[in-house]
Amino acid sequence: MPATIIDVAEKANVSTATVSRVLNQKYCNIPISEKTKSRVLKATAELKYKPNALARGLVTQKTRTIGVIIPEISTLFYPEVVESIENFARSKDYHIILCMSGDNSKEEKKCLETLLEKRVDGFIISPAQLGTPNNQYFEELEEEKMPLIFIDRHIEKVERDFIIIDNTLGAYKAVDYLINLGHRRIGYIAGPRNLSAVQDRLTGYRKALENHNLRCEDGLIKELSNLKKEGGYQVMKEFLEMDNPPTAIFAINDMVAIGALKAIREAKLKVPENISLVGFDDIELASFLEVPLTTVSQQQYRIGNLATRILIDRIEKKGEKKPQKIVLEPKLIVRESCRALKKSRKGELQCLLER
Amino acid sequence: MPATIIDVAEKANVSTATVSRVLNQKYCNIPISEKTKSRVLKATAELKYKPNALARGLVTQKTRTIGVIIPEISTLFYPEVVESIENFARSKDYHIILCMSGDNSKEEKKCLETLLEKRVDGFIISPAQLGTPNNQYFEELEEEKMPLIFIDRHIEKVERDFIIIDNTLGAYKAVDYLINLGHRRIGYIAGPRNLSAVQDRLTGYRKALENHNLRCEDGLIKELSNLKKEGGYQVMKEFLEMDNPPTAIFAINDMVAIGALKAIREAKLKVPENISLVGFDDIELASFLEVPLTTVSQQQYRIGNLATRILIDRIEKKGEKKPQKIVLEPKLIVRESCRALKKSRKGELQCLLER
DNA sequence: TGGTTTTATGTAAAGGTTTGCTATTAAACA
DNA sequence: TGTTTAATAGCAAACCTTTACATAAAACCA
Repeated sequence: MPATIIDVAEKANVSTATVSRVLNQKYCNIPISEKTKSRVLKATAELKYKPNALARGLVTQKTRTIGVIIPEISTLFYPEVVESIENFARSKDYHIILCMSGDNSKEEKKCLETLLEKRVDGFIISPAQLGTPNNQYFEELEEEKMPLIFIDRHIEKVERDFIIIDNTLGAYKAVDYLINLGHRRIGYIAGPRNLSAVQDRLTGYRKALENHNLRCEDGLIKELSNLKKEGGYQVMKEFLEMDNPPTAIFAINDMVAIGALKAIREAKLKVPENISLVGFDDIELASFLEVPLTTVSQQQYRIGNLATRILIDRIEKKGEKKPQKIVLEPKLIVRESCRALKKSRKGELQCLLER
Repeated sequence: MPATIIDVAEKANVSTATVSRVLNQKYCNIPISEKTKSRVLKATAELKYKPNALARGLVTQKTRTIGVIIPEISTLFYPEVVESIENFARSKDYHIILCMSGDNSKEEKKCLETLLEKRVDGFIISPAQLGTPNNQYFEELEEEKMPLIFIDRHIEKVERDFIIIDNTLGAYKAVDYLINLGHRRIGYIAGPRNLSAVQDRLTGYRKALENHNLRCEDGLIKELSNLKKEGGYQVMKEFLEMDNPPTAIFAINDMVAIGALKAIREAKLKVPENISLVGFDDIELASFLEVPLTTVSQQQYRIGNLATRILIDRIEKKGEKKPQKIVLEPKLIVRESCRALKKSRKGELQCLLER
């Protein structure tokens, strides 16, 4: 139904090759006379001709389309990442096909396969961590020289581009900060242990304690089965019921911290007066909570932007040959949710809890 | 480089037609002997053959791809909508290309054009409201019978499918609720007037007042240039500086309400004791704030799911001929941010402010 | 003026499928 | 046994571009 290049060629009385050249002139530099050029342009406009990207892709072997696979868009962090990916991609005349794996490897593999059928030029993937990982699949893509960059998470054994933040360092900074404020009993609300970010942050937590010659008590680490605020709420309640509750909490992310905050509020305690609290992510809302939240920033926009830039360079064969392994440095954003531990604090908290 | 159907045909010693039939058997019902079928399947697996969707699309005139154009994904509301679109689409073997217009008609038009070149099967659009609207363009798409459904916002003069919520009713419900609690001076923190949702909610606000024979004071309506929390904070401060500040606030959305909440908190006032507050959207966080927020729910998941269903039916030529105009009923979610106005309230607030 | 280079355009192959039509074979039937 | 029908499978056109190669005309040079 829509006009084809043949229609345009007939109308302008030239060959299809000429039409194609006029339309792609910016890219090639074959000379065309002004006369034919304007004839072609006129015909194109009159027929409202739109090149068929499928046919073009078939011959050029390029689709100017990037496959983006993430666990889900509705959890914070990803919207910003995807927005910066899309914005940068579009500025370079690329589009993104967005797929969600639900953090499930099986779904992820399906996504990979259908996107491969659609002949995307490359992938940006935040790999799923539930189920059997698709390592083998990623390696096959490597052999086929399909450009691919991991974001936020990466797979140890797969030698490909990735860009993540240093989760260990982020957690270290947070916990070190708390220790320097005088806290000794620091609770850690962790996430599911199969997530690498969770593991790494645990390492950072431990390192910080070690560095200050503090013992890491198992009772102060509580694992969540997901990263949602409801879990933070629940676990914080458990902390508060302990005989000797922690004086500070490091939460695996800001949403969990928000859940914890609710539990603390309900116990008639205050942040930071009674308990210090640090989150992770620096979501937009963090500064607008009842207590502006001290947290660790992940630089979502930077990640999306940089990843897309690297990927497109790969696609267009510019830049480095070797896999680029980028580890961004997380920043501790100090707001008002932490306070130095007073000498008397321990007793004071105890007393408040007993009321 | 990747194997083609010809490679498979040679390896299995059959024609390409046969290979194609084996692979698409579910859709057609031409009989194929078990023997050849298994030969073909074996060859397909050995060569890791993946059909080229470009070539297929070229002949079938279908890409199983939907173009999704929204203002931006990083503002709340859209992540949930996009997630439900993607999930439903993928369950039907469709993919989505996600584009952001930045709420700018010019960019939106560019998106439309390139997606048209990519031959998407249909569009889901939340149309931009900045700049000259693309009405004409949408009408051209209509003539070409390109399936399209508007979500969240729609364009009056364009006769196409849409699915929105009744913003007027939503605002009405919120304000009516406040009036019934005894409030008479109700502030409205509005958004930019060029957004239809903002206009509609203003209408709802006015209607509710009228219905109770209350006068609509201009001084109680303050316009924001965007829908962000910073604006809510700023404007709420202005309200609190008035000689006779409102006793209740209806905010254009939850983020703005969160901003307002901060301003109220900083003025040492309390919600709902001193001021009642209602938001709009029911974002995930609303129930986890220091004061669980009473708000109006938009049913994001429902919108995305339904829109995609309708669009795919259109693409596959099922269902209604006439444009479907769906207006969802918003729900008032009552939490704890509002309280009945006591007789003495006015004086009390005044006194608090004077401290 | 004849030969060479430059400029402008056309021809046709290639890219990888699907599918209407045709051809072959085998089975069923009379 | 001859004919019809059903079951399989192949042929080749069509989908719409891009681009290497060929060609023709014009411009240049000696």
